[in-house]
Amino acid sequence: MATVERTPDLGFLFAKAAHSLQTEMTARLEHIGLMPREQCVLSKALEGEQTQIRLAERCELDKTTMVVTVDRLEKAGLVERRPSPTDRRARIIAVTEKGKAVAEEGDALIEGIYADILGSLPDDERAVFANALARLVTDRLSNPPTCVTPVRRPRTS
Amino acid sequence: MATVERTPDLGFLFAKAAHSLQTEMTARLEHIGLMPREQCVLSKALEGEQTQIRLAERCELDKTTMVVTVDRLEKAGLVERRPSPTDRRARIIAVTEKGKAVAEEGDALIEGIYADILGSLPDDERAVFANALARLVTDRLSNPPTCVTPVRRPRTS
DNA sequence: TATTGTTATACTCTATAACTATA
DNA sequence: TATAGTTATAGAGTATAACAATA
Repeated sequence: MATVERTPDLGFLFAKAAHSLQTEMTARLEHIGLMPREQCVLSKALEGEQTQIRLAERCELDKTTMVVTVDRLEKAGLVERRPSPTDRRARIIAVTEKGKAVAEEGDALIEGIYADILGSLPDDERAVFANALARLVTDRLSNPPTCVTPVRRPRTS
Repeated sequence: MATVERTPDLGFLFAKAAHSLQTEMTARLEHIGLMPREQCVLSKALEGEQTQIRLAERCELDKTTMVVTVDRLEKAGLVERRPSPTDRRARIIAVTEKGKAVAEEGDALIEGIYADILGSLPDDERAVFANALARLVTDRLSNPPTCVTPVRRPRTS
């Protein structure tokens, strides 16, 4: 006897998944003294020396949020602000040796979580799920309609 | 030649999906004068008359959040607070005729969005994706570890 | 003593605006 | 005039505590 097919509550599922994952990442990153946003910035900064603005764009953060994030990273000795040789307004975010170590630790930690989550799915569903999720975000769920009271983004990503 | 398999950025994908969907729901519900949280409460209230506390539990809302939500719904004439016949502390949330109409409109609207989103996936991926997402939330992503600075939930769900 | 509903409040975080110094 | 970085502030919203009425 077939069960009644109900449309799954995507709003609830996405919200729950995002919140749980964010919580797990936050908890694990606490052990190495990073907040998820700092981990994101640090990791991106490691890929190549860039200005704050460039980093903010790549992390999809407001430039004012980037200021406080870099403040913290700098205070922790993980990055340095260096004057740009070509633009005296701009500052290059350079990752220190210590920052490099922490960033790599954080990257591995996050990758481990992702791998473990995907690993919890049956082998034959894993790739389909990952591809479908990526496609939804890229296609159907890109450019949502604007609303009068914009939905605030939760912290980090 | 096989492309390098990178672990997809689940944190980014879930956050983006949740935010985009929330934005889309907010935009569409604005047309019928509801916020997503109100729609959720109204819809659950329609399933049977319950106390505020019970409704709050089912919507996973704080009871103080429920107060302001019911305030708004009541002011809009969509629900009424009635004294519980069995517990003089409690109040039963009764949906009005107008509220019933709006709730059904909202339900249909949300269901339509979900169906459209799932419909954007290839036929052979749809069920796998929905099942995998539901399983992740139910299993691997339930009970995330607690962290020192708890991750705030964005509004609604 | 615990619970329902309410009110008040603290606190965090996002978003915006304004300012400086350069370009 | 526009942009990089900074600072300050407004505003929204969550979470918490405290209270009154009742169990």
